[in-house]
Amino acid sequence: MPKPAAPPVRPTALQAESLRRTRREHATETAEDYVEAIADLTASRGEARLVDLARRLGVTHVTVNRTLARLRRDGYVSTRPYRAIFLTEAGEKLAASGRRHTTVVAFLESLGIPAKAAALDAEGLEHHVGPETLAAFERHLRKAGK
Amino acid sequence: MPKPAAPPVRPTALQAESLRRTRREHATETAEDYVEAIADLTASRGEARLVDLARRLGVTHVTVNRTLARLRRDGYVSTRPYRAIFLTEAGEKLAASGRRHTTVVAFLESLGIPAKAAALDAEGLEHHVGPETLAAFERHLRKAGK
DNA sequence: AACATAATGTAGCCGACGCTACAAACGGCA
DNA sequence: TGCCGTTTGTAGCGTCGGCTACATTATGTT
Ligand SMILES: [Mn+2]
Ligand SMILES: [Mn+2]
Ligand SMILES: [Mn+2]
Ligand SMILES: [Mn+2]
Repeated sequence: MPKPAAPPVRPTALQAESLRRTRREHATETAEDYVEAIADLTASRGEARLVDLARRLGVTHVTVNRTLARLRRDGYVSTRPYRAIFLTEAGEKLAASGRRHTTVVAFLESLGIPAKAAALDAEGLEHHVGPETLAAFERHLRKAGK
Repeated sequence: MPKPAAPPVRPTALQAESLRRTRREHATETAEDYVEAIADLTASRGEARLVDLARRLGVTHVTVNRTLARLRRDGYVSTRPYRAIFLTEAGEKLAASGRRHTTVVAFLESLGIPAKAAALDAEGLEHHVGPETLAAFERHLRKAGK
């Protein structure tokens, strides 16, 4: 007998759009994690040094250096040789999106997920949470008593 | 006065581990999306052709071809020149992880997120949902009536 | 001041995953 | 059978983001 010719599970165009968006998000993901770490280090230690970043990000100091060059090129950080790293205006602004990170962690924990699993998952999830989803998470958190 | 020396917001080692895991997940992400698309196309159209994949994935046919070479190398698909693409055992198994995709979409929609936003976000989120989180999503879905 | 260690920089390598431009094979139809 | 549009293949390019190995600069201790 001939093929049943069922409709595709997901509309082609929408899936293509979704995947394109995901790839775009991955492109800015590194920048977000870096500025977040720099902001955190600056707040806690007074300055963000290369080695601290490497430790936090789980990469070598070489990778950090090359990535910082890209971040400098894109206007997120200002660096001088052998000095601490500072965020620019744009960098500060991008770092503020780290509030998303906090929200995601809190939301996962509110679902009964253990803290460690929540922390692990949040690091990847945060970059794919759109505005509607973020709003829904916050709504759920308010409803679930703080 | 000297620095307050507040503790870092997140423990260094845990953040490094989280980021490492996220990078690992990104490495398998492409493979997952491809085998999922191949399985879907095979089910709906009877066969998965290169051009269909390119359309679905939002990339050129060249990118698909190069990626398929990698998937073949890694044992997920079997291809012959100018023929349709088939999943291997391993490919089928990996495609089954597409159940995660469905769950994520359903979970997001159960939070009141509009279908389109849910579909867009899910494509990226799915790859960072660990077992505990997936279980929590399913739990929430059961609780929220089907 | 000298030295040793830590921090930072640089050269050069790799793989993944995008792309354009062009070439070859396939398939349907005049 | 021959032709033409579609599909598939390939050559060559670029960016990102990892790495090792080695060079240089800061820094702290004797
Ligand atoms: Mn992250
Ligand atoms: Mn991701
Ligand atoms: Mn998917
Ligand atoms: Mn996906």
